[in-house]
Amino acid sequence: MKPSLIKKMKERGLKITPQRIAIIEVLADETLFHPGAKLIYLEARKRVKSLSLSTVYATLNELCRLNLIKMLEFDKGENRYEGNINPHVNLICKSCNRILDYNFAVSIDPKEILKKSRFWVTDTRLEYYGYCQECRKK
Amino acid sequence: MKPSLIKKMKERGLKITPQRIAIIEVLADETLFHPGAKLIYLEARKRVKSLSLSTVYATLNELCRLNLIKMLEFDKGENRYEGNINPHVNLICKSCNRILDYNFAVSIDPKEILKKSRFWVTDTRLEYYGYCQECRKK
DNA sequence: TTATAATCTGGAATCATTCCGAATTGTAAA
DNA sequence: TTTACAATTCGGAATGATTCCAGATTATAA
Repeated sequence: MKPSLIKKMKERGLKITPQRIAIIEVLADETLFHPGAKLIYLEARKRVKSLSLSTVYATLNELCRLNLIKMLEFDKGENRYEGNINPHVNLICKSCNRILDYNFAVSIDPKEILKKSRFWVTDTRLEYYGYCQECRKK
Repeated sequence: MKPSLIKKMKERGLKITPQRIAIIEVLADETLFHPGAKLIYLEARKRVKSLSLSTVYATLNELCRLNLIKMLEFDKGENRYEGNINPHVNLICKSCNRILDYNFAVSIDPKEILKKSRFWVTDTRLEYYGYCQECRKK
């Protein structure tokens, strides 16, 4: 993920700075589940100690603008960011806030929506809330 | 919508106040599209002039807690509230922020998700972003 | 090596929402 | 109808994530 992201950023004229590399590395770290800005900030700061929170937000916004990552907006708590930009359902645990990806065959056809509601779909947000395996045990 | 909502509120022990009636009337007004707290506040205030914004939030939270209305959380801009609690897709216009309902036959089976991902689904949020008919004309 | 536009920084500002404590009121029971 | 009290209301302060800003720094191309 990291090399291809950097390549795409260069192609689109973004400069590759140590701050941005650190942020991308955190996003590519699969042990972190869809991290929020604050966690990204804390982790990336381990690599670039001068990093500011403003820069984290600015970088994440740029990457979203270019559709290189996806932002999941929440009102309670912070937004979350994910590198998987293929259409999929996010399974969000209401107990531990973990977010799992669930890949599925899309069944709601944008063309049908355009026909019925005259609405042109550009992107989707599909979320199922509930409880993950570990939290159900408790 | 209004009488059944009030009935359900009484059943669950909520008191029926002029403020709450005004808020429900705004929610039931179909000419308003999925209003936010501020719009609800401004409209309901026409009926109960002493109404405070805190009360609007408190009431909306109570109604959500009892699953009588549904809250759509957004980070940019305010949350939006809707009386239609049947599963459906929200078509959200990125230009004018209007929200349309799109009813569809659910195809992603919660049981299948439980089997594959061991995740127990309790509720859903399905949003398609894009542009509505009127905004596409421009 | 230089020029410059992009980026970074940190503190202030924003804005929706929540919190709080005191005043008011709906409701059930007397 | 009156009483009692828990629920509700109010408004101002607090919260917290995000954005804005203006000056300092830096990646990159020539």
